[in-house]
Amino acid sequence: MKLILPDGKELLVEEGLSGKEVAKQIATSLEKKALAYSLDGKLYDINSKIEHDGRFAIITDKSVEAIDLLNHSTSHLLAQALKNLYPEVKFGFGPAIEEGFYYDIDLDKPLVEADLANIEKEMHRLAKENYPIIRKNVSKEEALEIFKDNEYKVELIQGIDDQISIYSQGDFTDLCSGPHVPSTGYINHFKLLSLAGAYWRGDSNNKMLIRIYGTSFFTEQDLQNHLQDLEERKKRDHRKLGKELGLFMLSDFGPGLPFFLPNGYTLRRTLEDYWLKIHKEHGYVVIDTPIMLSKQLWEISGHWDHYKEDMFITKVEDDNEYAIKPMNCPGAILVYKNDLHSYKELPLRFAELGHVHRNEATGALNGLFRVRSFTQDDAHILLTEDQIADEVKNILKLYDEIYSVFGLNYHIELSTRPEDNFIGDIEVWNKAEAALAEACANSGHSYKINPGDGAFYGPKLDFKLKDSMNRIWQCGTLQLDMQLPGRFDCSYIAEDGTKKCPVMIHRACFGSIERFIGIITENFAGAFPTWLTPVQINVLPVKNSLHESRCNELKKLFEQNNLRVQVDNREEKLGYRMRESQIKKIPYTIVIGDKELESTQITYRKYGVETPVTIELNDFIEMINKEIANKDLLVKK
RNA sequence: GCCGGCAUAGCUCAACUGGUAGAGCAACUGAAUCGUAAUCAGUAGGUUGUAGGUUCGAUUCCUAUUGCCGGCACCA
Repeated sequence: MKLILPDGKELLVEEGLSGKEVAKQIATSLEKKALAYSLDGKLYDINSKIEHDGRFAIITDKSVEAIDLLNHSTSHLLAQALKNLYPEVKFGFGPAIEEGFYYDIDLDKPLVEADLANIEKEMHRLAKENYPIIRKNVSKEEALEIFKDNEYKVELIQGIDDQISIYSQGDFTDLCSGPHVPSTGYINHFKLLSLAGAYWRGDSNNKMLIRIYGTSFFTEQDLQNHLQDLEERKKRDHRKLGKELGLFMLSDFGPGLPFFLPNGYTLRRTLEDYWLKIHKEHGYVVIDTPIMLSKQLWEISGHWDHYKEDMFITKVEDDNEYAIKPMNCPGAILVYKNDLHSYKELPLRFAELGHVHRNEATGALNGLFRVRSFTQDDAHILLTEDQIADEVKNILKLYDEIYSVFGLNYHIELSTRPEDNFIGDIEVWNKAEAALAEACANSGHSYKINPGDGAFYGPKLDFKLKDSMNRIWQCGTLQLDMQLPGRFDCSYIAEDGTKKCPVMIHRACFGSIERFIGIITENFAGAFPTWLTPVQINVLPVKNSLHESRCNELKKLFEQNNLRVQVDNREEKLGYRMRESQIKKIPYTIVIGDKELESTQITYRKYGVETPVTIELNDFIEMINKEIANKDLLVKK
């Protein structure tokens, strides 16, 4: 059996060997780490037991996931097709990304979505031709000659110090470090998804290129599953569910300024009540500071100089300008300064549900995810340098407790001291960073370090949550601030009687209540757990004239037990109201008819479950209260 | 802010290449009083986002503008 290797070499392999043996043989011949997959489309790691039809190929010398490699090769196929259809096209980057690939191209005429089908057609044609994908190492001079008509590739080549390699398939050649699948025939199950604009090299000063997104799989089944997932995600979109469930609205009169509707307000209030309770338990005191404060304050805090563009500023007749707060820190500091503090009081934890406004770029606005008016579940902790490590541990524990209630996965990113633009003592920075790193390592969550990405005033941790669209959103944050307390001349009386300046931790767990509601709406697909959902129990009288009064009695009883309940007494058929109850994803629907009138039992139907359950009324109340106390998820995920 | 797309009834959508709008759901009225995902009939509902322009005539074509969507940039 003859195999074509990624470097263009051919290798003869004995027939009838196991896939593992074949892969090993190829790997040995290349002296490289290897991953193998079969032409039947199944993926195999070299170390796994392999059932196969005898046709295997080595595909990578790097630790590259095979699916990423396929996507990368598909982006090359896309480029080849584009070159055929639009000979004047120039290429930028074309990498594999999570769940797919893209290619950035420079083309004078705009592409529209309808063109994608045609491009796909050409890609399929080229795939059928089964061009071998051949690697060649070239010198910088050779590379510059080959790509002399493409300023983007030339720019890239000039920045490469390592070995430069090119990959060719048919008459198409691209600058690429590889690796790739052996030939275009491997690429069969893909779809181009969307068009977008993207700046060359991600810099808004550069020209904007056309980005074509797509996705590629080894089997048609995998592709179809993925496309179905994309459909499913659209159904879970919080903007759609927010409308259907009556959670929030937006108005053209205030882009990015969300309105909370009755159901959304109940949900939000429940979330905030939980937040307040758990923070009080963790030693926080709660404050509330003004929504706008005078210009002078923002000058001291530095926002006037560094953040003015994003602030809403009031215009008044005299010089006394005010600004709507984009952050809560200065307010919290004023609260701290209102008293003289002893070291014995520290750490002092001021929590605040702070309603801030930021004039975000129009193009950034997105449902509840990115808004101009939002409430941060903020806290400002003033403490001594020695207390940082312990306090960070406490905060991580608190975050873990909160996130786990919502079944959310997250990872942590630690941003450390910038190279030169920073203030304070390097030793203090090192100590602070070590405290953060240690807390992360002990948290049991994966974390990565972004060297030099910290703010000039201190290192920080960001908590990145994944939404159902697999998009990453920063929710929680934990920032050390070794600057602001000094700017405001904060102090505490130390053990030795001297005045010292405390360190401050800014931190938020939800990040923004609005964004967090968006994320959990999608995460739960609108079926909120019973403790959180706007309406917990829906009571349906079979016949109003006979059963409505009993329903109202029950409503009163449930309300006395702090449950949120509604009676749907509309003159509609039971089936109609039951359907609506399910569409609104109400956890419990109770039907009251003749049978229930004389009984101490009720029959409920739980959301997502078809069979009704009959139970003693008291047991029902006990059950639902227990569920709420445990914050159980409504639907097992 | 940038690139591209979209905007029609409260909601979801339709209206061939220009001939001034139609359906389902919701709402309202009436009948039916019904036991776990849609009872039947009728009524009303629109300056087609906004402002200009081309045209005998614009939802349809053009320009501007606002908002939204997909991304990019931004998110100390």
